[in-house]
Amino acid sequence: MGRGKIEIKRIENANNRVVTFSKRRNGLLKKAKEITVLCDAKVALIIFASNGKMADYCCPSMDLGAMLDQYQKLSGKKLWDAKHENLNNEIDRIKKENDSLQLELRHLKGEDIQSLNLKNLMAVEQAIEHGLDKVRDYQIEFLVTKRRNEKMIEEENRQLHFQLQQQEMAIASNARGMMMREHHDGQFGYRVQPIQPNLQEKIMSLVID
Amino acid sequence: MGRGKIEIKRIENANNRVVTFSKRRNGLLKKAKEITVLCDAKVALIIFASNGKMADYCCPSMDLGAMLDQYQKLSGKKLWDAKHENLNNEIDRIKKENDSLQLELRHLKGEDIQSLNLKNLMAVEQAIEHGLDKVRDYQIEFLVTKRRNEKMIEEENRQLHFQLQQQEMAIASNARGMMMREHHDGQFGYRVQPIQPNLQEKIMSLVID
DNA sequence: AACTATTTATAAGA
DNA sequence: TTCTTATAAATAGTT
Repeated sequence: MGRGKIEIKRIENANNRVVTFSKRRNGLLKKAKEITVLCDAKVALIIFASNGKMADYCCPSMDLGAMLDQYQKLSGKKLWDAKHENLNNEIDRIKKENDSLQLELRHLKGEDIQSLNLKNLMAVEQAIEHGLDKVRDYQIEFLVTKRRNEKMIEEENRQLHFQLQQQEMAIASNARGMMMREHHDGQFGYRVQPIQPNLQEKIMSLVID
Repeated sequence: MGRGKIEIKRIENANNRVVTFSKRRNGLLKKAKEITVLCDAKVALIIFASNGKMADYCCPSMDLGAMLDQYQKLSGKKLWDAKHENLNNEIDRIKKENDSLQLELRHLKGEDIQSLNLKNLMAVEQAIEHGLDKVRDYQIEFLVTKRRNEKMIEEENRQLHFQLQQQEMAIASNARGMMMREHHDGQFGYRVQPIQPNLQEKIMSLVID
């Protein structure tokens, strides 16, 4: 349809090819719209030019996603289902792993053990015993360390008390000397507060937390 | 383009509508193929008739999936990415659950307990102890049941041996009587095999398996 | 991008 | 549906 008939094969002249593409793309889009309106049809059309530019049309009554869902149903071909399938397989795999972990966990808690035979039952018992040993060993280590820390803090505490007492005594004797020299005017009268009255409580809370 | 000009609006006559659809669908498919060949274009076209029947075309150089991938990239619209995201979220969720199960399991096996504080450590210890109690209780129950079954089988065995012996004796005395009557022709000479020679082994294998 | 001679598509009829 | 055919529409080559 034009000045001359053309063969349906690639147009070698690049300029002609681009011009023809532009004209026919518009024609195609127009026809797609027309059949949609005239015949209640649903049409989706995507066109890429060789330069990568895209044009598309989708009937207003259905979005492209719905069109493609329908396409998959009717054609039996898979578009994204293949990708979905991979993810679904992954989910199944992890869920199974999850189930087996859950079961192992229940066994270690002494649940669902009716399904075990004696050999496995003994294996579970050994695993539990071993776990218990390790936990208890660690608890002991833990408490020993805590106790050691307590001792260190108590010792430090004792040291500080001693130093404080020494200081108080020094100040008191110093003050007495000054008072004697300065006729009891009380200018340098100190009052010392006890520090860290509840250290013991703090240590306890460290052990519990 | 036809005997008369038509307005582009829904064709009310159902028959005409179907005929026009058929003609225009073919025209659309033809033009899609032509532009593909003439202009190196990539075209995907899906058409649903109002009766649900589908026709489609996709250029040979790219499959529909690839076309749609490209479409998503260029248009920024999401077709299946949303569904993908949901599945990926699900996978993340399960993986996290998995991790926490793994950790709990390791704790019960006495592993990775350095990260626990004393309170949690004690809770773990209690859980393990409780599990151990249950497993041991069940082991005892299991063995008691097995032992009871053994006893029953042994008793039954004894009974069968006894019955067998009685029968042998009856046959033997009967045979003697016959032999005396029938001049020692040995026609009814029986030879009895012991049955279940390794019953004890079978019971053991039941207990072990 | 606009023009137009021609080809092509198709509406109506059978 | 398919075929026919008059006519509308699309478009190839040109400007």
